[in-house]
Amino acid sequence: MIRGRSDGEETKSRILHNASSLFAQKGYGAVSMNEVCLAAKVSKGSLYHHFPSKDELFLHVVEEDTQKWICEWEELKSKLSGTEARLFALGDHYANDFQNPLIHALEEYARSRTLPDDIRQRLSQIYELVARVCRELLQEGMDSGYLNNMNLESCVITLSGMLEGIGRVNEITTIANTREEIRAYYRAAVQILLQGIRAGER
Amino acid sequence: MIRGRSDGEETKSRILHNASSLFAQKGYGAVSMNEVCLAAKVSKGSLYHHFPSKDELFLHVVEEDTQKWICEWEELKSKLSGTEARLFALGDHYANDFQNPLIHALEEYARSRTLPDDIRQRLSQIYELVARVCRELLQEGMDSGYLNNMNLESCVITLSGMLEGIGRVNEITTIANTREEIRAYYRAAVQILLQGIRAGER
DNA sequence: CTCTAGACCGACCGATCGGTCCAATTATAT
DNA sequence: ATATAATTGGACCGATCGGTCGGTCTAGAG
Repeated sequence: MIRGRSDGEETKSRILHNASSLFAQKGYGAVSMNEVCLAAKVSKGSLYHHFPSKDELFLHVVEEDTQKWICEWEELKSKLSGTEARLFALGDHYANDFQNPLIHALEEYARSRTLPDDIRQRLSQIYELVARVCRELLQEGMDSGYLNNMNLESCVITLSGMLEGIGRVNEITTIANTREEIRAYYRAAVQILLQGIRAGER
Repeated sequence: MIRGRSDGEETKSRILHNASSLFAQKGYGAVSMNEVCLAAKVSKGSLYHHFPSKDELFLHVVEEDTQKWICEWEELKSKLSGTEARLFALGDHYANDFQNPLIHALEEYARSRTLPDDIRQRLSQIYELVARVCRELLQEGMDSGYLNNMNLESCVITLSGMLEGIGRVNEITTIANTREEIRAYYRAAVQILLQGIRAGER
């Protein structure tokens, strides 16, 4: 089955892996295709043989990473029961995720220029996948009576906004945070949100 | 005093104003100096006469806008009393701020490459100004007994992260949110946080 | 063996990037 | 009037950008 000089799939995933690191580190615009070539040790021709454009490469990377992140979460979630434990675990999952900066790159990409509708659609799909994780968790908490029955969508936005925002704050502050400190901040935030929704009226 | 062909200060502020809009709309990397020239109706020579580099222009813009944002906040704050009212007002101030995307551009800028120490320092100063707003408000709430005495810095990170994160989420979701809807999300988030800290133990 | 098709390479392309340079212009000081 | 200095326009620079193209190499099919 393998026809070419070597296994194309291996090359492709090598490109994806290296590009993912670069985009996560430096954002979308600051990464050049030459850099990707260098990091993945492929020529430009080869790179463009596998991915038709920088946009397509970037979207592939983000979509793949998001899928992976969600799969890992499903795995984690299945091992736990109860809304409280799961919410704290979600905070940990955010805190532990090295790839999380990709969401920032995604935002930069989305605003850098006016994008065609098909790409815009793919972007909102990605966000929706992440939002769904938060929504299911909160819904489950409200159904079980653990959380008060507030406006679900407001809570989803508060939760996802909070978890993503904390990641940003931890990046800007140059203070060398250990992973444990970062996790502690996430935990504190989840704790506040949890009590906030439990105490919430209406 | 005015010596040149026209008033240099007017030109300078015209550049700052137009550059600010562009950076807020498109981020740092996606805005070219030629674009700035076009938008501000100045030539390249004139632009570089007033600002020595793209970096310096960007930092000027961000520093000026942040100062303005904080002055406006001080103004708003002085008209209100009580932690609760002020916290909701802070949420509104975030929601109303058209320039807020500049913080996103700042983050993109910070990660795009390794920056010299003096620039890094200026960046953390900017963040610290915003964080201080949150810190003072929370401190005041704890002192007055309205908020429980939790770890202050955790709360600061939760609050500032939340407020910035919600802005991002509202940008990505293409769902046409009215300004009133957006403000409602901020209000809901502040409400949750408020109750969370009031209910918090320790 | 020959043929073919996919994998791969790197020189090359036009466009654009941030930035430089200097002549031209003009308000003010002398 | 002349000199001075602030301000401006825009041609120009080398570097780099995303992307193209013609061709090479190799494994499997016939």
